[in-house]
Amino acid sequence: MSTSPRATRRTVGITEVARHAGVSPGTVSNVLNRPERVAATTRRKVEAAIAELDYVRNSSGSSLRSGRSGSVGLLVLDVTNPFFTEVARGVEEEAATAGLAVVLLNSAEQQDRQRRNLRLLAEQRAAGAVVMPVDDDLSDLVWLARQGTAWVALDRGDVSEEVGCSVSVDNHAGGLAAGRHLIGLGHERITFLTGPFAIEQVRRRHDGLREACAEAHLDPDQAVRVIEQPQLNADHGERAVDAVLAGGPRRRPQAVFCANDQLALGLMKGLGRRGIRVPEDISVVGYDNVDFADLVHPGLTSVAQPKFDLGRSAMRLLISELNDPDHRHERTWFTPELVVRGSTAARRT
Amino acid sequence: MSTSPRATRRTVGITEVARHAGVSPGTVSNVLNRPERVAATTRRKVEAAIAELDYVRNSSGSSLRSGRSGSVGLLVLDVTNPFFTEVARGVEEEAATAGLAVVLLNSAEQQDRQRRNLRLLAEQRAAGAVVMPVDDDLSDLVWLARQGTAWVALDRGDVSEEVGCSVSVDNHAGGLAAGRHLIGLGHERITFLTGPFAIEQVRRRHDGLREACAEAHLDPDQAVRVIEQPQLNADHGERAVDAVLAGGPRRRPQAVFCANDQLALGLMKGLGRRGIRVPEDISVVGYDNVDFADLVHPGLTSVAQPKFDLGRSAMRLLISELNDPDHRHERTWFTPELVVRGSTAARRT
DNA sequence: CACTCGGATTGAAACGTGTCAATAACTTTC
DNA sequence: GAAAGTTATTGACACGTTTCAATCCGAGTG
Repeated sequence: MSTSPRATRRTVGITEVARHAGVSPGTVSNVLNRPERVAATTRRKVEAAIAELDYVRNSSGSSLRSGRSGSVGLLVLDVTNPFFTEVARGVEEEAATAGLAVVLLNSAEQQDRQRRNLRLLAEQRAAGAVVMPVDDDLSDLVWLARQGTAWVALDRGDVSEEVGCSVSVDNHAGGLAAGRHLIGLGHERITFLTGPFAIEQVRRRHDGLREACAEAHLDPDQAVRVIEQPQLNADHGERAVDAVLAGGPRRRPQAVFCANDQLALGLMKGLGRRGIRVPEDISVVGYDNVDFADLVHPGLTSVAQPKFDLGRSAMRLLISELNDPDHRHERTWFTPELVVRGSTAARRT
Repeated sequence: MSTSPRATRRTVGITEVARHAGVSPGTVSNVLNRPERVAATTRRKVEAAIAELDYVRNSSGSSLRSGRSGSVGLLVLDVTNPFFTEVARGVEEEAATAGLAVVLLNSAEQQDRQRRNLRLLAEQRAAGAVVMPVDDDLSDLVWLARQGTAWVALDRGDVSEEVGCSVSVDNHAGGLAAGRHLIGLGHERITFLTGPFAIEQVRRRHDGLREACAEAHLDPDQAVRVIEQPQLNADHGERAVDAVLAGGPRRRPQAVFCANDQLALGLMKGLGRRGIRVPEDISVVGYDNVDFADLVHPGLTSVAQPKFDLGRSAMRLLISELNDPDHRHERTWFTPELVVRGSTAARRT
């Protein structure tokens, strides 16, 4: 509603609103932050002035004064991975109920990018952060907490309550479930196709698989072969096909358990190219139960993680840490669930 | 390196650094922002003090004083859609070169969420924003510009240079390419499976398809049937299968052109359930060429958009607008490219 | 040697908000 | 109707930074 399109930049502040409404700046501030403390009639006057002047609050000013900003960071390992975006939705939804703005940051699985992003959060005096750490080194997070920014670690089980809150999924149980399923179908030569073992989640899933073998009186060293790829994406899944099939039809695995759906889907594509049928020739199991797992043909059997709830409860933990003055760090565990689809079948031979 | 773990919160500011280095606060500020203006020896002194005190800049203070913050917003329609996350990568990479921090916001295709997020950017005095608008109503963006936050519209062709910069892909050309491909394969009954026609991109793709018909001397009204779904996701693609197959084998379409890969993948799943084979019984074409298009079987023929470059050039435009004082709004066009895979084949009958 | 010039540094004044002790206005009580 | 109590409002200050005119210093010049 400005008169001239190129009017000089007027900078409407709390003081101008106050003048316009005939009250003091302090009252305007109260209307904005603790409306219950101000009488209804003056509140309406102030609100009218705000609307008329098209006042928009300057969050730099407020967070400078109060020492903390009203936004929280969400640092994910890979914005491209559907697993993380689903988690992000959970975080966002919960943050919205607390009136917190979420800034999404991407570490792309690189330590220096993680460090840069954490520093950014410190500079912005972010209220808190939900972080999926790239590796076991949590020293940067400890630093962040010392700067006054609280955090919750996501999907990393080995964070002790001494250091901070965490919410994670039981990766051992996931590996165990996948292993039991495959062994139950009669498979005795299983390949574990994975990313770097430096990733804790991957190690646990592997352990779970091996435990399933032991349960069934199979020697894990005999039954399980490991193929380690540098990254957990579809491209590396496809490239792994040679290694998976090495040894010819007699020694090739009857089933492949992939540490990740992307790997599994890539592998399935590679197998298709080779003319190997899934599940007739080889069963495939993925991990994460990404939406797309249901869209390929055959549907991908996968270990489902409660992605949305994961994000939501991480944010809840963070909010409680922000509000509760004598908060003790907590650890929340989720249990994964196997979703069986067409990519796994009973052993044929 | 603090002595006691629960030391009282010291708030190391620019002034304390100055005192420690034996210079004035102004000099410290210069070291941080225009290092070339300060002599090498004093600069080193200041840097030493910064390191020793573990000083971390308070961005609230600086953006309060300077009137603008050093971060830009990226407002996407759907964080869950791989298309947008790929765009986000391009934006991020380019922003990093300019030292800008990107905050990723999600409008979830809802107008009120878009509005809320734009308001947030105004409150934070963001330097700029890359925005994918939810609909044709750009008034909130005009408002944002009046608040001093520059923006670039992404993937919306009808933004005039009067209003702002934009970068988009020629959706008409995409529809045309898909149509030519299908008609070239001999298909004469084509269904256009789409989201709401309120979305401009969708209308253009439809126009392109019809033009392809006209080129081939087919009456578009005869050849093209439209099925409109409320959302562009896999779920609605799958649900559309009844409508697609309506009319029985004789009247059913020979090919389906989907406005979106998610729709296409959902549809393919639904067709599989019904025992309809792709491409033998029906050819399917998608749009966006999402990574997963290559992972399903058969591979999904799709119209590829230069996702990464789209994000990158939007950010470039924004940066030039921020730096160049007498900037004129620009419009950048990209041309999509058809990627042929296994989901399309010549007409059988 | 006096003078000028240019680069390096300083110091104080904002930027817009939240806080809090102090005051004002209003209500209740006896 | 005055005192005591309660609720609303005020006003000045501080948060940490950037900016800019003013000052300082040392080197070059006539």
